[in-house]
Amino acid sequence: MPTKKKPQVTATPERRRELLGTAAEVFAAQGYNATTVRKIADAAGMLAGSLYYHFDSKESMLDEILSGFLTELWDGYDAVLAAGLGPRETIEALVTESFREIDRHRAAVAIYQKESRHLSAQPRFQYLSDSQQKFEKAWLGTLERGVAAQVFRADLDIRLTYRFVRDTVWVAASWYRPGGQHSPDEIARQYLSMVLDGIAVRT
Amino acid sequence: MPTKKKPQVTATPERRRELLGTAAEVFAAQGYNATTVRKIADAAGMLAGSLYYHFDSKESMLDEILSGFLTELWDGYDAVLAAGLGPRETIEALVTESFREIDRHRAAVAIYQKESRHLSAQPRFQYLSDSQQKFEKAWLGTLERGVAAQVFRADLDIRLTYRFVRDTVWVAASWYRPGGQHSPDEIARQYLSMVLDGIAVRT
DNA sequence: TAATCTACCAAACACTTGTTAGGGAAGGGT
DNA sequence: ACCCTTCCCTAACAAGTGTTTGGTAGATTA
Repeated sequence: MPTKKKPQVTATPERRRELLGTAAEVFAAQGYNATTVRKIADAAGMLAGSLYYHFDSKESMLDEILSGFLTELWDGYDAVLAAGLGPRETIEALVTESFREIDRHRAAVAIYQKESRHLSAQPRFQYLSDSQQKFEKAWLGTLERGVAAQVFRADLDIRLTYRFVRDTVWVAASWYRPGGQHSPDEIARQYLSMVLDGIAVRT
Repeated sequence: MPTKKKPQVTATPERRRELLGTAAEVFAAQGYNATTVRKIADAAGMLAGSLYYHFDSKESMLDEILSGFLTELWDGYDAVLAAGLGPRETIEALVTESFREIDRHRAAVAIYQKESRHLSAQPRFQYLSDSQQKFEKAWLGTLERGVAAQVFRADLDIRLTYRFVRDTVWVAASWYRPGGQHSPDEIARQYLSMVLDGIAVRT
């Protein structure tokens, strides 16, 4: 007989995902470090120790939330990048896809934004750095293609442009609430309109 | 003879500001909750308890950092708003002023962005909510004036535009490092160029 | 020289933290 | 009837938390 069972990997994943959902909400609302396992247990209607039947640490919950989100994100991104679109259409598709991910994983995105910087130093979360590097390569590469093809302005610092576009998209997770008056696609449309054409009236 | 002295208000403020500076750096790098008073003391080259000679709590350090930043920020903003500029010029001046504040208070800005949401619920930090409301009124009002004067596009959701402009400016604090190759004014110029005219080539 | 003040240290405090160990109720399978 | 699995509770643990108290070397003042 083995010394320990591992119900957290073999058991039915229904309850796990339910718990991960509430954990993600609390993490997003209070911040990871400010969130105690007792608060998560409260929100889930159980006691702190009971969480450890499903997960083996608080950190592994965070890990699972973030890696799950990134996996789904890259499913979408890779599909877009493999489609062989032009630079402008690629940017449009990436932005739209991003807002859809924010719609589906807004808690995870909020956590990612707040914590990823100092988490990526830890070896366990190195996939955050990897993802961010891949992310930068995809966006920066598309922008450079666009400048070369003369569909994007050449007079701007391209790295500044990259950060500009990236930030404008992802910070939306901090105020976005699913079920609002704007659908993700509508928000993407307006954001793209602003980023591409500006907010000033054309003269 | 009074029961207690309060050296933290009457003493020379030199050392206080020095300590607040290092505390702000640690807060910004690690997050407020993840930062222990012992880490701050380490960075300052002293022991944890010694901090309480200068400040009466960890929270009051945070308070002083944030309120100090907001005070200086509004000094700059009020001057701009009182200048009676047109909508576009007001936006330009506000953005430029913002990047200058980021340059001067990047640690405080980073802390503000990460923590202000859940801090503003606390009564002690209600001035964060007040400031944010004043902030929204100033920016939204200017944008509305611009739409009415036909210098800003009328086909965009104005609240979305507000969040767009606001976020694009302030998230810069998360990557900005003083002494980089771009001055605050140069970054402001490029940001304004993108926000106002877009990144697409005009056809 | 004596008194006071400044800025820190040393050591402890009460409390919260993540985590663990043992147990038990409910229910399905045989 | 029995066993086993699932899922949670009770109760505790050690480590780390913010904070307090009393003391003290060195400068400043009287």
